[in-house]
Amino acid sequence: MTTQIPEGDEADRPLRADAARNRQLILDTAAEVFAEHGLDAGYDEIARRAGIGVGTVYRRFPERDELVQALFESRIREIVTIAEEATTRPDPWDGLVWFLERALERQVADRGLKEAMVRTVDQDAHMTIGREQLGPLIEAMVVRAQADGTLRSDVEATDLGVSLMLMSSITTPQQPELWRRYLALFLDGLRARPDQGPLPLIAPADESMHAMMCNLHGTRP
Amino acid sequence: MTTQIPEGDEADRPLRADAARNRQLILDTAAEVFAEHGLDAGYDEIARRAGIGVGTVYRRFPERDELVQALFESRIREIVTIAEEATTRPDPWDGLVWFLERALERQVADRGLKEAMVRTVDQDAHMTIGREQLGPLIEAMVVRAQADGTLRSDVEATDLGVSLMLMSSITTPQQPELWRRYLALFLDGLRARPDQGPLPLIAPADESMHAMMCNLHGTRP
DNA sequence: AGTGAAACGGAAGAGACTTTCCGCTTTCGC
DNA sequence: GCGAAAGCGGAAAGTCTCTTCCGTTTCACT
Repeated sequence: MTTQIPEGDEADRPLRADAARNRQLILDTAAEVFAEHGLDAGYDEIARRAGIGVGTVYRRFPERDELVQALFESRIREIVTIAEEATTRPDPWDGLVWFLERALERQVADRGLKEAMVRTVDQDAHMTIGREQLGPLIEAMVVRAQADGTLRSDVEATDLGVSLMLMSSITTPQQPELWRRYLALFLDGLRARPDQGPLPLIAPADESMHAMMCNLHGTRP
Repeated sequence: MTTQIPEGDEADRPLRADAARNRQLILDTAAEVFAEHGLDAGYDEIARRAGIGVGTVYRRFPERDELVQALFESRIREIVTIAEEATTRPDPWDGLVWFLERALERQVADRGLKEAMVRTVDQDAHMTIGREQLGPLIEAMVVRAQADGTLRSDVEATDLGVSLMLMSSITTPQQPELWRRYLALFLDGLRARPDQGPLPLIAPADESMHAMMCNLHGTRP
């Protein structure tokens, strides 16, 4: 169907002042709640903290995905920007490490972002920015660092995706930055060395990644 | 699986024949269900598969912990035995790798075992075998491999615990053994090398480990 | 076989969440 | 200022699980 007629009715009509105010309030509160409890936090918790009724939240965001997208699209785009900058840094290895650290700092601080990043890998999510833009950029980092001879040659882009997911789980209230310790260890393993043998098995394909995310978190789809 | 009919605590009264038969049926079925769905699988799923009523399961194991303990004590003890053997292998580094591989093979195949191992770290769980026996054995492996000069000197026993937990999540239906790839990378990072600087941050203490397990899995306590 | 206690099954109850619905309130164009 | 329509709150209905309870069945002992 290729109708020229715009969706008119629904799309153009601006929100009433109170509705617009509440929409923003919901976004702000949801950001906070999702950061703490993840993307599956109950709407009632958001409503309670925002001091409004649950119905209001459901009316504005009938599909949870709309809320998630509204909140995290820009955050993920921010990570894409970091990745872009990483690929242009003078030293390829430093660029790669710099990217991982920046990305992890953000994911570790916000459980919602971490889960949104996972959905990025998800086949049919409409969080395509990540999948379509981040993938190639990481690939570029890998190629560059391998050409430079600092990254071991049998590492692939998905390996970095896996490590991001793993590291982002390593935080505790006592040691919020604990992930840095294991990132350091892991990076030492990624470094090209004269004596090292080939890695066992092939790097995971996208569908493997997806399955892995699912049992790493509780996310089912 | 051949578990006896110990009971005993309150009264020495032995179970009636049908009850004893069902107890064993529950254990066998629960082993299967837990392996698939983890320790939080519903009692009704166990009952359904065993072809008995839910009430029967609740009567025999009013506390889920009793069922978990009955099922996994011997499995964890098996891992302790592996650790013991690892500390006596001629080459310390090989011993350490051998232990990690054997332990992971078991944990990856059984989601219930993986979660039971996590509870091993848990402060007030009555799954003390792991905490009290496994810890010192891993410590011994670390000391031995460091004395040998193969394991980097700033690695600690808890670091291995963390790596076990991380790796045990890396499986997919497509590549069930994918963990081996990342274990290889991680091990390369653990190896002592002349050029390496010190690791950032200190290794996690037991309470940190516990907190980490909790948000790695969905387990709350 | 007969009897009482133990055990069984599964329906009903309890709880925690999620989602909808509807009477009342607020906004906005006139 | 007024009225129609959009929006609001939160109680109620719907879902999903986990757990208990009780009438019926099975077992062990005489």
